[in-house]
Amino acid sequence: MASTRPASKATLAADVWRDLFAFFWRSGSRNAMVLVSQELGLTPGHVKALLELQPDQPRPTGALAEALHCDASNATWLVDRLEEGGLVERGTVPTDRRVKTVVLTPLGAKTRAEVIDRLHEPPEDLLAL
Amino acid sequence: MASTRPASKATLAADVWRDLFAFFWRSGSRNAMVLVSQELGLTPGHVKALLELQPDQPRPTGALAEALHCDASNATWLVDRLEEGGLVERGTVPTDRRVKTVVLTPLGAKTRAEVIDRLHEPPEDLLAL
DNA sequence: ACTGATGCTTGAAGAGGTCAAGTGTCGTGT
DNA sequence: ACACGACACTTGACCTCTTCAAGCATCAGT
Repeated sequence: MASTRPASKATLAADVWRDLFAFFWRSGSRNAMVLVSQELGLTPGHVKALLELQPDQPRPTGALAEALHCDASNATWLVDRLEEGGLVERGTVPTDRRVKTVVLTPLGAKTRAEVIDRLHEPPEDLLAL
Repeated sequence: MASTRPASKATLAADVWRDLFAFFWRSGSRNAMVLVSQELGLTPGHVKALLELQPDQPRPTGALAEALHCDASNATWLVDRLEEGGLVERGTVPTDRRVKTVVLTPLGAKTRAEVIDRLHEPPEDLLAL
């Protein structure tokens, strides 16, 4: 395990990263998102969207799309379904009536907190250290 | 950051995990897989499949499906497309002619190595330590 | 050899995501 | 003030990925 003396700072960082990444991969965390989504009856896309929103902090749809690295229309669709579920609400910003903002409802904030709890929950192998 | 004295081993592990997870999340590694996939003209599913295969080590389709937490038919489809691209080849195991094995071709092994390189590549903020 | 179970494949259907066009609003130059 | 292009979001058609249900070939037990 990375017992070779690193030639430089960069290679050290690379080594650390590689080990860290391998641990993440093997620990099953790669699809933790998918599992959590299924448990809560959401899709991975919705969960990612929830995580991008912070309570009491409205955000334009476009910013959401950019953060999610997806199309603006997809962001619209995601927000539609989240709104149907009562997790978010749309709003407008007075300075520019083109933009529609998205903000978490109390239920949305609760759900988001639950998602975060579940993602942080299982260290599994980490307990064995 | 986690300056509180942990009450137990479990809470320590939870703290470490939470910080680690937050770092992963903020570092942009959450969608590294998607980006790498796009760069190589593959889908995330195909990349995951490649990573589950080890060079010169044939693996039954079913085992692949289980590792990927997906349907067997989906595994078949993934292997079909990988085979079209010349990244894998199908084979049979003499002891049981029902199972079809999947093994990396030289090109597949090369592509897999490239994927791993790119995934391990960007520590970004890690260099700042 | 017959029967049930297993492993993979095929086809139809569903969900998630992108692309192109449409609507309403803003900023700017005239 | 008004017309023009640019911008933000929405809508609809379309495509890919994934799953579900059924089918075929093979194996193991009786």
